[in-house]
Amino acid sequence: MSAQIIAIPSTSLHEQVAQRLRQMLVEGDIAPGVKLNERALCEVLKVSRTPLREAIKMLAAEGLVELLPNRGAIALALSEADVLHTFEVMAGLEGQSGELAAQRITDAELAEIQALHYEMMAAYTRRDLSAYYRLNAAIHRAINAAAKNPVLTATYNQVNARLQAWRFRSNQDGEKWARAVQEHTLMVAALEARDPVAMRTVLLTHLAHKRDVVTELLRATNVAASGSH
Amino acid sequence: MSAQIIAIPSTSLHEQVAQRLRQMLVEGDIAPGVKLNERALCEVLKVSRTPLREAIKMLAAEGLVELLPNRGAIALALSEADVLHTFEVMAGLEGQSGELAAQRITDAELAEIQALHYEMMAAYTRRDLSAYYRLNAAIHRAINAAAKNPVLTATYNQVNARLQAWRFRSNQDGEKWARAVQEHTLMVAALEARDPVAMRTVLLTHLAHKRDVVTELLRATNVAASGSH
DNA sequence: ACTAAAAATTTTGAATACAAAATAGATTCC
DNA sequence: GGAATCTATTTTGTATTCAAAATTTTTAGT
Repeated sequence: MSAQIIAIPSTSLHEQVAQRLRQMLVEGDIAPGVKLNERALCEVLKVSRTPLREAIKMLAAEGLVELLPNRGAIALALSEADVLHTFEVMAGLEGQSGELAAQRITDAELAEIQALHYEMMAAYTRRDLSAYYRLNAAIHRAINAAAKNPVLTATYNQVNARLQAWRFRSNQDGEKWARAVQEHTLMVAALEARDPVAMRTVLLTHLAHKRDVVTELLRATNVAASGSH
Repeated sequence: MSAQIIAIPSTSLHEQVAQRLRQMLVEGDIAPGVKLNERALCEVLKVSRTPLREAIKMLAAEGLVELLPNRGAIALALSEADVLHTFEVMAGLEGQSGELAAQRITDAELAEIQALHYEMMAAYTRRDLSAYYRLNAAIHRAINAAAKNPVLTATYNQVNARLQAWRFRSNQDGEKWARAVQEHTLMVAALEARDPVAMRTVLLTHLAHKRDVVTELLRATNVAASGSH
């Protein structure tokens, strides 16, 4: 029992730094295209340059930052074409994930997703965006887990991370929110029916809508940026 | 003109080291499960530990090595389940890639693939395994390029790299080789017809056969390993 | 001879130090 | 005053050094 309480042998520094940087990139603390100044980040994170640089190299391999030779790293800045390409890959991964989930989901996993769905409906009804966001993420994670392919999950998460920064900012309006909720209801139905084709279809639709929200936001941002100087 | 000849501002050391290590891992110079001794690798690659360690961190993010806290890194050692999961993801990626290629391939790209195909047939007829292997890889690269999605290509390559070590070792027998060649003929036909469904089907069949070859090899290796002590 | 504990060595992890490149700033020339 | 060049500073890239953990070897005890 006490073994669970004892502090986990603190993971290595570069791993902690990587996780922290990942969070900063995804949450927009470091905006797309901005340079990662090593000296400054060392101060903020209270580590020396060695583990910081190791972490940056990992993020580069994950595609979250871009390495410029002799010029350090910059936060990933997706063009509209990049976003579309990334969503296209996400569609493939998410479609497959949904298909497999419909085939492999257990009754217990389905019950848990149903429960999360109801919780999410409650959050939606209260217009509690924060709770909605959290539950939405949990449901998608659960669907992914139900597919029972850790390689797929890891690949999905890695590609998805590049879009998270944009999703994080995109607050959809009332109409789109309602549509997203409805799509979620269809997802649960497809899972209950163990219908892979239906699951793929609804997930692709869902993702296409998210893509449109993000591209819209991206265009607005670019227009604002080019207009400001 | 001369600009092309002038030496490219030699890419940073950690990048070179990463590429070299990648090659060593894929070609089996470092066998699966073997520990990467930093001191030894520094001697071989003639670099200090800093760029070496940065390269190892990148390979870890790519999934080619596993980091063990306070114990360094070991070359990726896939279990049979891992291999099956990885091939499942590859199937999704390759299927999508083929579908998109059939939709987006230009006449010039198709002509080049046809040419490569004939070259490959020549290599097969001569039983020139080395040339066959090279041309086979070139064709798959060309199909991927025809899909015109760099994110998909990058994702595909990254996941595929984890399997390359095994593919590299797997010499299929005459019958399987003949079947693979026939599948390639079907691929070209599907591309000529711009038929995404046919393309997906033949690629999935092709990949399933490769999967079987690899799993067979994997089992043989594991039996040999457990029998040797 | 075998096990267990302790010491020595090796190996990894992180910080510092040094070198080279890039950027920013100052100075000169027109 | 402005452009260009030279100098100074900053920043990145690499090597070296120091510390902590893990492994191996040695030694003691039964």
